[in-house]
Amino acid sequence: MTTEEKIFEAAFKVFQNKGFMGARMQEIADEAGINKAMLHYFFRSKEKLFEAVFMKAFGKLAPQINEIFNSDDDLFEKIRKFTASYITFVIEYPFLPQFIIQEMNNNPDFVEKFLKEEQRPNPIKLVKQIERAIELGEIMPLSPKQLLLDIFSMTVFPFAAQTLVKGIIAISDDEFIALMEARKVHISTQIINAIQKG
Amino acid sequence: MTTEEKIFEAAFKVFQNKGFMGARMQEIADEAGINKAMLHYFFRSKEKLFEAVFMKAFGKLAPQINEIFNSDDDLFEKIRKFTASYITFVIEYPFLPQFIIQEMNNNPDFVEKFLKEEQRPNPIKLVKQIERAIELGEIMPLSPKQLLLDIFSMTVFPFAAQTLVKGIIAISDDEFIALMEARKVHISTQIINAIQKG
DNA sequence: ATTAAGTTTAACCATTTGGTTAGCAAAGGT
DNA sequence: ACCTTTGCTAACCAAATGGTTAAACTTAAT
Repeated sequence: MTTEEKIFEAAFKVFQNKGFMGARMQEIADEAGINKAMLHYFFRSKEKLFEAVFMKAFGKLAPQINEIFNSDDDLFEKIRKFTASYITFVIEYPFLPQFIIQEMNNNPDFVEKFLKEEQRPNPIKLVKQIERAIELGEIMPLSPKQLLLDIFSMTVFPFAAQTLVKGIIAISDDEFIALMEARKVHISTQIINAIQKG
Repeated sequence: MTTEEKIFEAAFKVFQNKGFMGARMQEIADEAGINKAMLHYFFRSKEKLFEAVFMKAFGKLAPQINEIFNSDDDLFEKIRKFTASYITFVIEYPFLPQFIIQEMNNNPDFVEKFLKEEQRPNPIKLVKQIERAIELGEIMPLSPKQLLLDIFSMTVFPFAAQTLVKGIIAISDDEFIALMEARKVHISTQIINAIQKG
């Protein structure tokens, strides 16, 4: 593994645990097992290093989301696939959602930056699909944006608010993962139950 | 307004915007229009000041949640009341959820601290109520914890991930509030549709 | 008027922090 | 062999930061 990769992994870890403000360059260097000056040698500054880490983190999520947003599946099938594959993915990177959400909240200008990216999640196709399903009478009439929010909320929130959730419903890390596994099918079942006619 | 109150309000504001790590004592002092030494005079340290602010913030939310958790209403009525009153409340303090979630994630030991509080949100009564409704055949069989998560997710997530949400579905602050207003009834409708039999 | 307690300020301190510099060592091209 | 580039380190620096101190001011009780 190259030094640059070591730095990247270490930075990813530390930024995720401490956030941009809480992270210390020295800690990242220690974690990578290298000299602090190397951080500045490869990445010019803390900001630049963070930006690289953040964009890569987001870059892992975005295409995954987009692929499903824009697939040619049936609406119900899309919902099933999205919840299942998103949760599968996030169980592997359990701190990604809270990291992304936190840094975006603390740094709203970031939003603009990455919204210009090609790979940004773009829900317009899905929104249109929802509208058509309503017209065709396949589902109850509702606001597509609300439905989108429903899907995202149910899927992402438990990970984003992990510590709080585990605390309030009093479960261990293992139980949490089991609950999320079960949630893969639970969410789509709930949503489809709620919106389908008849 | 006493100096102590001024400090408290200023600290609330700054901690909410910057988080514990990002907040600067000097900024809090400036915001309160007082000398930095006063912060240490009234609250011994940054940690103590933060703890006071955080506990008060949480103390605003917790009783509100608990009141509905433990009311004697019918299950459906409870869900309706919870989503509506929670959203009404949070529209007034839009940064509370992300603040609480963020600091808990960055500081997991905090969870233990406040879980010992009397006023902590305790869902056991609601869980039992869900179980009874299933036995009586009023709703479809499902995991009460999943249902709890559904309700919380749909209600809290849009506020917790505010910046991201506004960015992705491309809406202004005003449109966001309008969407949340509509959401008061949308959420309970969706959930009740999903779980009720027949 | 005096005292004692609480409140406020400016100056100060030690430590931490992001960042820089100068120099070394290895590699590679000529 | 010589030079240039690249990777790397130890020592250093200026600024920022949480926290302290000693003195001044205010208020109310005696």
